[in-house]
Amino acid sequence: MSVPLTLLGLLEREPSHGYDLKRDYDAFFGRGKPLPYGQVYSTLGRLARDGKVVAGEAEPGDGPERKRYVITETGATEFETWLQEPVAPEPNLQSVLFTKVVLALMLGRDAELYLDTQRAAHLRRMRELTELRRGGALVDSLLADHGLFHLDADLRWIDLTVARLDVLAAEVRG
Amino acid sequence: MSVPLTLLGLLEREPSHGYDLKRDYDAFFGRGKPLPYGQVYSTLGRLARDGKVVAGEAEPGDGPERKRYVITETGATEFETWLQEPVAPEPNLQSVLFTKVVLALMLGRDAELYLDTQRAAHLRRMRELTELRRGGALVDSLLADHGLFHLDADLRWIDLTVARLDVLAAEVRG
DNA sequence: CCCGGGTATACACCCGGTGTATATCCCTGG
DNA sequence: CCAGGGATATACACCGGGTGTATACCCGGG
Repeated sequence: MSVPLTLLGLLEREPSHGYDLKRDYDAFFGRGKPLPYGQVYSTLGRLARDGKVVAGEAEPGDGPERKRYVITETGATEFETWLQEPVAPEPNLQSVLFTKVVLALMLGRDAELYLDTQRAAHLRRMRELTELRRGGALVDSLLADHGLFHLDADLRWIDLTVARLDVLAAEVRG
Repeated sequence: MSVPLTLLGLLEREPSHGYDLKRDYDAFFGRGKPLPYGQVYSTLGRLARDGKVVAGEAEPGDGPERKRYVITETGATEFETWLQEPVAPEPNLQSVLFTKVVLALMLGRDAELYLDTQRAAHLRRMRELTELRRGGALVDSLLADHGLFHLDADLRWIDLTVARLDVLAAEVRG
């Protein structure tokens, strides 16, 4: 999810080290998908190469040596503009669901059967997220709601598509 | 959108060449994001390396030489299993919107202002898609609906989040 | 005759993602 | 007292995906 910019944001709070950045990232944005160490340091390397952060000398710390990364002016302004500008809303109209349905129709497979199993998988996940939603922190609840809304959007699309499968099949063959 | 599997699917229809595959892909799944040539041939190269397709010898065609790619047994079965199994529904609870809101709160920026501009961008895009939806082909209409449903999901989430910004701010600081 | 446009492929490069190796310190147990 | 495991901290190698550019061939028009 745009790891470089997020790390810049964390460095905007205060200078930090790769290891701590990974910890902070996981705490705030990880949500079951922790940031791999490899990615942390390669990303920091690119940010340093592009002059968005500067790496201090290796310092002896509480344990092995560590490098302190500080955000630069250019890094700060880049982060600020990114933060302010809105995300491009659904720019490229593509979805795996759509791809699979079209391919299924193209090859004479049972597209409706596929959509039915997909709907079942969605409903299963919605029950999971509804469960997660109850448990405690607002952050988790908000993320669960985000997922639930989008799953609901998919379900609406699935129903719509099932209702028009025959027309769509004709159009794909045509 | 899982280019390798989609190319396998197109080859399941009939053997073809890289150039024609790119054309077919764009016609059915491109939708304003055409598949770059570079990706076509590197993907075909990996598929050939992994024994999912076999590349014929270079043949003189209508113009320069061309290679004919044929799907193999293993390629066909892999495609079939992919086509049948449902897409993982919202597996990793992360979104750029959420990231930006949390970062904005963390750094004392005006998160509500950001969400307002984001909502405006979404509404603008919804008008565009509603326009696209009217125009002709069912394929376009279905993709527009998919986008519209998901934009609507985002809007619901934005409203929900705005209503709870103060609580969220406290949780992020805490 | 050559040159621009369509056909067709190859190559080089970068980013992101994953896994693994390496080095240092601390603490604990036999 | 010291061997070894766990926590801290970074580096490196590799792969797939994505982008841009180069190359080569053919054909038709001015």
